[in-house]
Amino acid sequence: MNTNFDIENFILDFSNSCQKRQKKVFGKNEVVTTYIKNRNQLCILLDGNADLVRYDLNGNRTIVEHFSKNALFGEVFYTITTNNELLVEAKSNCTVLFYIYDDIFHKCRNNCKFHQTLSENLPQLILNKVTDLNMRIELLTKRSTRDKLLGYFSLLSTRKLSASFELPFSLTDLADYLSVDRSAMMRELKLLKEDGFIEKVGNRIILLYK
Amino acid sequence: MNTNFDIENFILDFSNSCQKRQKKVFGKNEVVTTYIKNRNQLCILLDGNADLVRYDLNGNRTIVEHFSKNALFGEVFYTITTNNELLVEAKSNCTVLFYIYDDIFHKCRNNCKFHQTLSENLPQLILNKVTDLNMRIELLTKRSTRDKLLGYFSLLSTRKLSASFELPFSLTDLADYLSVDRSAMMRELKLLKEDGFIEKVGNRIILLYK
DNA sequence: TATTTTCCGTTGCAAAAGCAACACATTATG
DNA sequence: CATAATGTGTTGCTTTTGCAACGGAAAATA
Repeated sequence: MNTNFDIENFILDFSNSCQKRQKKVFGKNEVVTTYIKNRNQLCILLDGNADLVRYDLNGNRTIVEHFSKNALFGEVFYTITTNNELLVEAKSNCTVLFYIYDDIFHKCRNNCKFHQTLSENLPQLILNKVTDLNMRIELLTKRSTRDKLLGYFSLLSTRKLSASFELPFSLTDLADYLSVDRSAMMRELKLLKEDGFIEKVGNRIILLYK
Repeated sequence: MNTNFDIENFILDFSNSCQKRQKKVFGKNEVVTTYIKNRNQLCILLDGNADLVRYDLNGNRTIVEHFSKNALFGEVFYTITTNNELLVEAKSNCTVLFYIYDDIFHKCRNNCKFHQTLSENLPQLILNKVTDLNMRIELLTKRSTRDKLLGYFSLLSTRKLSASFELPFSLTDLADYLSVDRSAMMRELKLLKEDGFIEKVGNRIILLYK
């Protein structure tokens, strides 16, 4: 978009150089962190996949965000208002850096380059997050399950620059991500196939329209 | 939350001091800006109210965001993927500052303090935007119209620190904001009254539960 | 490899939400 | 002030979605 800071190389270069952070490894299904008010926590996912999940009072599970390599997350991006639990769950083995957000703007003892570079590039990183969230909002504001599915597929297709792509979710999780009932989503998926909008081979979707 | 930069005083102090920006005034219902790819535009709403509105192919109108005093907006926060039109519409008289995002990180000719302060505080400002968007996502992921309404009311109530508050929208616009059908929303609103969850006097809602 | 757990695919039925239409109130505007 | 435009409130009907339940496939685990 703009000054395209290369977070991947940056992290490779500096991920071992700074004192003021913790690096931890998680196995599949482990809880990476819980969003707790005023924790002031910012995390970077160095490797793996994880979901930010909310459980509401009716027992509904929602995948609020899906994180892959280099994603930023943490309670610092969230105003905790409700009593809903917000957890980050590892979907595969994950390596995660933990920071206290305010620390990023203070020099650390070693005056380390990691901190300096991170704080310089933070606006860009957070901006990327904003654009992700806006895409998510665009999906969620679609009125029907069909439009949500097609919108999501078209997004994945654009990202991969191909009409054919793998779903990063199980179908159960996809329903929780689109915030719809799983069986209703399965029904709609069947109709999309019957109506010639998509083909589905295992975990792979092929978009047939436009 | 963190270093709580006071954007209001900052803007008061500096809004007239910088060359590299445009300041414009808009009347009600005028189009403030259109989101166009690579425009690299960041705007600050100095005064008034405005909505970011999307019209989709089915003719549905969605209020994507609602902006009030001191809000940040602009295409720089958005990856334009679809063909949907994204417009910012003034809901009252508005005063708006326009920037090119990349310029904010370059010193302007006068080496002005506005720029300097803005770029220092930009992470915080964008972070505030992230938390807003996350709240919006929390609303949109609620499964029923009832939960969306109650969630939104509870949000307004928390902000005003009072069980009684004014809606910043007409009911028609509220439906477009919650992404539900207006008549269905009206029906649910009636049920909420009948079930003793809320009272409604003109534009004012009183939350009666909890 | 046997067994448990998770996921997929499906269905009947109930509930919720959308659509279309209308009357009336309120607010802008010539 | 008269008239137009917009917003509110309501309803009957249709469509979509959610819920609950189940059998079988696939994957994880002992």
